[in-house]
Amino acid sequence: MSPLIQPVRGTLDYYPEEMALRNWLYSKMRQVSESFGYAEYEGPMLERFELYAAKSGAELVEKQSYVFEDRGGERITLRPELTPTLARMVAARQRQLSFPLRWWSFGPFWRYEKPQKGRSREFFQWNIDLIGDETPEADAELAAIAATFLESVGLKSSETQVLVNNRQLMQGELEALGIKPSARIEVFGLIDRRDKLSAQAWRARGKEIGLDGPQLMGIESLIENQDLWKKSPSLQRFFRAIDVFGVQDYVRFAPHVIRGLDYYTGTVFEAWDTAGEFRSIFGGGRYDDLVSAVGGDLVPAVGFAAGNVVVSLVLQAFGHMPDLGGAAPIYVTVFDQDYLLQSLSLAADLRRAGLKVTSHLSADKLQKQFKQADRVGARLVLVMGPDEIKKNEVSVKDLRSGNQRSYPRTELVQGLQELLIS
RNA sequence: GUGGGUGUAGCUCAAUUGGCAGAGCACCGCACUGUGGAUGCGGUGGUUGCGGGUUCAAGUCCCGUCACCCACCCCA
Repeated sequence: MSPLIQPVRGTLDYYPEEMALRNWLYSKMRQVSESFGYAEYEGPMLERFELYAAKSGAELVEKQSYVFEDRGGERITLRPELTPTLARMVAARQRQLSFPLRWWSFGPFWRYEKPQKGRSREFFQWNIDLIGDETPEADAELAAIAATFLESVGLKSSETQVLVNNRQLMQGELEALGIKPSARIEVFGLIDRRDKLSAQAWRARGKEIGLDGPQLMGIESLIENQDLWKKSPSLQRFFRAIDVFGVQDYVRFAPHVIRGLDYYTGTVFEAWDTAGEFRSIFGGGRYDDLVSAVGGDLVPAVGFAAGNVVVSLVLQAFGHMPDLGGAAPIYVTVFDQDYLLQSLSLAADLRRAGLKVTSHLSADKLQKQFKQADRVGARLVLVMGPDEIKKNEVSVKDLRSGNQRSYPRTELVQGLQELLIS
């Protein structure tokens, strides 16, 4: 045997169990997206390097992207995020699209990072955006979608929360502290790091980027001020809308949330588990300049992205993993070699009637066949032996209850359907 | 990219100061020739991640390498 070839570092294999979970999440994302009137789209997974140079964070472009030269000499990037692609697609058809656009997508992304729990180099992300509406109610709709998704996968508001802030509010407050707008990116970075550094290390970092003592104190009191949102007319409207959307339990103001990406211009939000044990589940916000940055007219936009890996970890941690029976519920045994073709034919008939059926393919001992049926998660096992053939019947055993009875062939499909819904 | 931890059967893990590589679960078979889960008995399964070094002797010590995990960085 030759040695196993290693998978590419940071990639994940989706065995059927994991694939079932990924598809389940995809179906929940679809359900929630569509319930708010969003349409699915997809972009290419390869983009020109320059697309990201326009607006993504420097770290993301320079250090975390897979970049290579194709055979024609173009610099190509494996997409590390979707938003620039979305901005490009919108800019390219700006005159023929009718705004606002409500679009969503789920697909693979790549970032060349050091893999850790909840962070792989190849990952899947749900992206959902509302383009062409600048109102706080649009921001609230996206936060409500995030909250509705958390609820729909079984996460409670005591377990996960959508934390919201507004960069314009924060920038105004920083200016009031005498902090220059040019220091904004670095100061936002400092705020973003409040929970990660010790108080001393945090202040030292603040001094490094040129803040004085009173300014640091001012920032500290800002990010502890849970009522700060009341100073922002935009956030006032936002939270009024959140209330009427009925998701107020899931959404709250959090002045320390600021986000790392540079292109956010207004409202920003993240979803976290309340204990703060995991990474953020989603992140997003308003990005009013992005479409113009890739060559379109100025269009306001708001959206967020959620990775599949962290959501899965959080679901597992809170015991909300769905029960995803992957296999067919019906298993047709082969009594002996003489009945093989009749058994296969029986299974084919049942499939034509719309049932999901696994055929055993050889005349193993019935004991073994039942055992396999049980192991693959089948509910009903069908046996067609000499006794049944004589009476033109099929025996059906329900593995859950252990009950068994025979059905005439003509009544079998209906009998199975009834058993399956019981 | 920086710092640290771990790597033994398919899975979870043992193995004393360096001294014969083991257990549970899983799998296969039998008890059980028309019926799964339970029980009993038996069995398969390993180049101890990979490569080198020290030693009479290495799972154990040393060096390198790969992978995973943790903390930074950054973020989904």
